[in-house]
Order: sequence, then structure tokens, then C-alpha cells
Amino acid sequence: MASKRDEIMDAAEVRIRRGGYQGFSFRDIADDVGIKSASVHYHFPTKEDLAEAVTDRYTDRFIEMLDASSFEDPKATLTEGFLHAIKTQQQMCLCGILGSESGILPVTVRHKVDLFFDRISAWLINAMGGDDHRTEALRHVALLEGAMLMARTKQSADYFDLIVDR
Amino acid sequence: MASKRDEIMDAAEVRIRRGGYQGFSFRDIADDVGIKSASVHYHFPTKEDLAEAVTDRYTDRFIEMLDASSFEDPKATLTEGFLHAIKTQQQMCLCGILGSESGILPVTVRHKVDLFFDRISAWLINAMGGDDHRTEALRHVALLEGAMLMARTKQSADYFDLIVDR
DNA sequence: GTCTATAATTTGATAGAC
DNA sequence: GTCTATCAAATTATAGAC
Repeated sequence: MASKRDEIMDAAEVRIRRGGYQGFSFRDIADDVGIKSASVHYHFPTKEDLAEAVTDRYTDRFIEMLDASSFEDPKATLTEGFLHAIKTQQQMCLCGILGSESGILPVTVRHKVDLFFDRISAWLINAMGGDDHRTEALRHVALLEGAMLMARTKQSADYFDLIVDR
Repeated sequence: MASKRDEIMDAAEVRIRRGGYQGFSFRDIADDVGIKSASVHYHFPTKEDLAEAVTDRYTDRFIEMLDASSFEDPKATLTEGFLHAIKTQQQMCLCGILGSESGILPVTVRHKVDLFFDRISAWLINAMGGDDHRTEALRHVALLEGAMLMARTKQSADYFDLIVDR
């Protein structure tokens, strides 16, 4: 079973993807995992620390999932990754919501979000065959983030399909 | 010159586009326009009221700007609208950031954001020649929102051009 | 590791004087 | 319309006991 540290990160991920960096408090997280907020601070001294750790883990998982794929249709693979997030969890991409909040995000967290986009962009560019596909790859990432954002607004995961038109 | 009510809405728009619904307080706005927070409540009883009014105004202005355009290249016209926002103000689309926060937004505000996407989508579909272009239009709106989000993360307006590749 | 207790600040909102 | 004053609640974070 998961360590308390992991449980805290799980709860934080869900909360951030629902309401962003300012959309959760240490008390929310504490209630979610059944401890007190002071105990959350034991695992993650500051809110910034927690958000950084969650963003890193999210990015690593995303890349792992992509690397585990068949590679046959890279754009479709990335689309499936996003689709999973919105279909099964009705949630925004963690870095999508954090990225939109860039203006008030601690710089360290913003840098982690930046890294997410760099890494998945690099994965797609590479999987598509190299730098000639750079623009097409970036456009696809942007399309998926935008479609997620709009589907979240509509509270309809199906709207994501409609926009992306797989 | 602008009424105090307009000044409050101006300040709120800037603050929301920087940090979202939870990213501003009535005291922030009061300081911005040089009054006290109680006076802001006189013009807008609740935070929800203020956000609704700002979103409505933003949508109306956006549509007005689109309608004033030449119509020759509808997709390019919409792109220019988004470009203006990020280039001159280094700001996220108001409804982009609010939409990503959908999970914790007051329902009334979320409905206003939803209306923004419906109205600009309808404008683009119509300008492109009707319902045959629905998917292409929705994809373009999503692309622009996603590109803005990524450009904001990079703190680089030029990145928007790179992605959209006009 | 988790707790109680608490500090210092901020928040959305209201009452009532001018 | 704007102010002072204030409220009740929530927030991030720390100190120190167990």
C-alpha cells in the first residue's frame, strides 16, 4: 500500500487538477488523507514543495506511459494519454491548469510546468521523426490542452472527442 | 473618463487573467483603483457578481472585435484577437484561465465562460461558411487556447507564434 | 510521524456613519 | 458612494509534546 507521502501527493494532484494551485489548502489535503495539516507540513514543508513534487511525479508518469506505448501513431498516443485523464477522472491536465495560472505561481513550480511541456513536446517531436515535425508536434500539444480546457468548461468529456476529432 | 464601476472591472480583468478567480481579492481590486474594499462591494455585492460581469464584458468585446473585422480569413482574424491579448498585455485569455478552473468556479461564472466558447465558436463556424466547418473551427479555438497556455508558461509571447505558426 | 496549540495574515462580507 | 470598523472563517506555517 501507498506511503503517507504518496497519499498526500495523490490528494494534492486531484485537488490541483480540480482547482489549481490556489484551489487547495493543507487542511483540505489533511482531511483527504486523515491526518492533521501540521503532519502534512512534516512531509512537505511548504505548499511550493508539495506542488513541485506533484508536478515532477506527474511529468515522469506521463513520459513513462508514452515510452511504454507502441509508437505506431505518436500523435494518437499522446491524445490517448490526455483522453484517459479527462474521461476516467473528469480532470484537467495538471500542467494545463498550473500553466494557465503562471502569473501567480511560485517560479520554482512554473519551471516544473515548463519542463513538462518541454518533455512531452520533445517526446512527440522525436517519435514523429525529428525536428522537421516540431511545429506540427507543438500544435498537437496545444490542441490537446485547449480541448481539455474547453471540455472542462462544458463539464463534458465527450466534447474533448468532438474537438480533437480522432 | 471611465466610471468607478468600469475601473473596478478593468482591475478585476487584469487580476483574473493573471491568477484566475482565486487569484484576486476585493482588497487587491480596491488598492488598484484607490478605494476601500467595502466600496467595491457597493458596486458588486459578491465576488461572483464581479466575475460574471467581467466575463460578460470580455465576451461582448471579443465578439465586437470579430464582427468589426474584414472576414476575409476568419481563422486568422481569431488568431489576431488572441495574439493581441498575449502580445500587448502578456496575459492569458480570461475564459481560458477561468475555464481551466471550472472545478471550483461558482456555477454562474462557469456558465458565462461556457457562453464565451459557444459564441466565439459560433462566430467562427459561421464566418467559415457554416456547419460543415464545425470541427475545424472548434479545433482552431482549442489550438489558440492551448498555445496561449503554453506561451504563458514559457513567459514568452513569441512562443505563441511558434506554436500557431501563422 | 503525528498531534495540539497557536501565531500572523488574509479573505469575503456586513453594519452603519457621513 | 465611500468610509471606518468589524466579523467569522480560512490560510500558511511553526513550536513543542508525545
